[in-house]
Amino acid sequence: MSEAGAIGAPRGIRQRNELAAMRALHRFGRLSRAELARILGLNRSSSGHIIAGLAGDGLVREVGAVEQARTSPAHAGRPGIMIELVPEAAAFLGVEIGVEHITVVEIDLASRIVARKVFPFAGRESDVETAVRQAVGMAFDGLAPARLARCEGIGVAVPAQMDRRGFVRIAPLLGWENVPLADLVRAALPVPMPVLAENDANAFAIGASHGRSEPQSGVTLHLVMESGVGGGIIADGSLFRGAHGLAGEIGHLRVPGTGEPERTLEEVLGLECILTAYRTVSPAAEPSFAGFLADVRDRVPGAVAIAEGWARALAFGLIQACRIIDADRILLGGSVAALYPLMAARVLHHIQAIQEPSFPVPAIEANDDETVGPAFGAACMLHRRYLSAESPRLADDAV
Amino acid sequence: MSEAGAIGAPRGIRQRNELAAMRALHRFGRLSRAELARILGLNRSSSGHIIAGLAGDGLVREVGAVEQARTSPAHAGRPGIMIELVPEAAAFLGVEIGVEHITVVEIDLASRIVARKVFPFAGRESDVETAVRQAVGMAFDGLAPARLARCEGIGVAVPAQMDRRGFVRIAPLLGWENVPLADLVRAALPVPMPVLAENDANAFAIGASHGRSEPQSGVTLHLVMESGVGGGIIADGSLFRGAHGLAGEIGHLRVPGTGEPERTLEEVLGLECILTAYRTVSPAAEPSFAGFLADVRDRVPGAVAIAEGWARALAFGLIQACRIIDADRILLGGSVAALYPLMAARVLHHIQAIQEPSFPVPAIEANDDETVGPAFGAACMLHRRYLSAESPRLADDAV
DNA sequence: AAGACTATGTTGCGTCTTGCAACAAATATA
DNA sequence: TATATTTGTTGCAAGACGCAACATAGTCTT
Repeated sequence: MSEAGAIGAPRGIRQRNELAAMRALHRFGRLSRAELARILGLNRSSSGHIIAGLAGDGLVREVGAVEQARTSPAHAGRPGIMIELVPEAAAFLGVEIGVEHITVVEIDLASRIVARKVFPFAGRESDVETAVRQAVGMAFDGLAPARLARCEGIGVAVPAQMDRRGFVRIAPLLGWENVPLADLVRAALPVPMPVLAENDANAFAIGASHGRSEPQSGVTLHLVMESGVGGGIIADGSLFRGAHGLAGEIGHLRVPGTGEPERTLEEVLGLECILTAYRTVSPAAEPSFAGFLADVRDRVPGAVAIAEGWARALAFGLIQACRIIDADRILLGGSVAALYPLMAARVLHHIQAIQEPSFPVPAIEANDDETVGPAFGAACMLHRRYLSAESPRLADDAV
Repeated sequence: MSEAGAIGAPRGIRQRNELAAMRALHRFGRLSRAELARILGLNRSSSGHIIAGLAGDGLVREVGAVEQARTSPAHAGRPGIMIELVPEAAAFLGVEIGVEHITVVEIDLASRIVARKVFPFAGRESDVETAVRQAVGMAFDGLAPARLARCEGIGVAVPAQMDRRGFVRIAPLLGWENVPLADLVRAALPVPMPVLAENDANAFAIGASHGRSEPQSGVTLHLVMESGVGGGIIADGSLFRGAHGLAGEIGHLRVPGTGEPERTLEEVLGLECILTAYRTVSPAAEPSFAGFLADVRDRVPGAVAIAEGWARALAFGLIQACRIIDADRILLGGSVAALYPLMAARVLHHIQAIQEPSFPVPAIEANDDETVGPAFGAACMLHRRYLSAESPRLADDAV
């Protein structure tokens, strides 16, 4: 109700400005008070007061004189004292419940990964309660007591359709339906803390765009290609969920020339499809995706033909998507993304063949950082939340 | 630079809260001070001060006691004094430069249409300078001096790819390329004022979603179906432009089963395509779209067959789009939209046939208000701007 | 019909935050 | 060495909001 853009009491202003300062420090890493003042559009004196307040709460600190030397201003005038976030001041957990694994990530206030663990998990055979219990247990298992006290929330990423409140409508890969996932997680926590749940592709998108060097403007389509193909859209730095959290689910696009009715993109791009096709041409007893990649790299004709079909379908899907969301950047994730670097030229060729020339061609990249995945993104969701207006600190003060 | 979420001086706070109050009054029409305070999350006393300030500027007023009676609170306690925007306090102009017409709209501070005029225009044969001169001339022609003094900006809608600053990259239907449209308009104005330019489909989307009863949450895909087919996306109340302002351009989707390479949706759904097909089956000397509609209504087989193909293509396009942006509502505009009510059942049938059952089906409506179009939307862009933080009032104070 | 009840609008006061200007500090440059 | 430039700090003033109390104007109860 109060979210109509109005601004409350002086205390609220300070609260917001402190959060804006922390967001700036997260984006830029290190800033002097004067730089911060310019970025925030505030006076230097106000900036100083805000930093003093945050330092009093142990959230930021002046960097040591030793490290300070690193920064070379080439600058006249008194050099500024650099300020940075105190990484240990907070912890955020992220969990991905996948079909075969549960991944757990812990990040700090600087949104850097502190710990990351992967456990095997039989997603298809486990019920929700078991999955939640195991996931939460693994997340908190190795967490030091000091970190637990600082833990400001946990995020859960699941291959599911879910609403903003973490209610799962349906998760075909896990066999879930109408499950209040966030509530179940909340009930399983050792300590009360904020809980957010999100579709795994959306979580990946958040994680991949949360870093400090990521561009804040423009539209990036993030794809996760595993057995299935999911997608998430980041527009001007924030997630575009769509009306039901399904935005970017490019895997269910129809691909022409694949029978009647047409097959979906997921059925053409996914790991299953590639391996099925690869089995018919590979002499190996147990064809693997790694073997397929090697064959493509070695220009084995059968594998190359499969990859060529994959490239054409990918190009088609990306172009259809770009006609609708007008992305200027596409980031490919998931294990199948490793095929892209080998086929980049073919994909671009097809894009230019399909697309009308007046339309811009998006930049396409394959994600090369293993640790950036849905679990990391789920943790980033809480990191982001902490640094935005809905922060628990704000709510506490309001009481 | 200062747009990092930071909040400045007390004066800035008041400024923002006054704008938030005006937005609330625009959305809800009439509010008492106490209601406003609840909506804005402020104290009643602050609300009173804000209203006093706005009333002093002549932007809001208490509604007359006569009209007041209309509202039936069924409410214990002292009834509130209703406040409303003063419509005459500001004027905003909107111009649509189309292929065949120039449309001019004037709206007031309540975003209601004060005047609307349509002029024939030979878009294909006119150069940019002529078009701009004529459009601006028509916009200001009938404007009373008192209104001119209150005019807070002009918006221009054009069938073109353009960036946020109103630079046209290409406008195939008008033969324009690399034209600084907003700058040209600015130079042609009789009085300096803010100028915004936008793609016509995006402008339509803004106009159709700007009314007070429009839902602020959810995602709506707006289609404009004329000779071409354009689209604009409104997500949670604001326009989703994409990286280059091309988001929602559903007309360039590829439609399977229409030859090799596939034809675009625009080539299948547009007026041209329908009329071309209709000519081959109609005995009329000069087949018109109105005649086509009548034939469809009368179940003339040839026309029905054409409409059936149209319905199938529309269903395909909408479903592809929904897989990517996850819209929960689709609003069809442009003259071809009149075909939809006749074919709604067929379109829904095809949607349910194509789409996997686990996905939600969006609500589809045809726009029935003639006056809501790109020109109105262009005016709404400035109305919205006036009621948001970039308002010129703010800038003036900052000087 | 009269009083109780309830919600609204107003007013004075206190708290808080920001901006401004001046000053001390620290470094580059002439 | 002296100057210029930028930074961080410190009083001071202005402004905005919240709070509490009060007058007001309806509805509801007895």
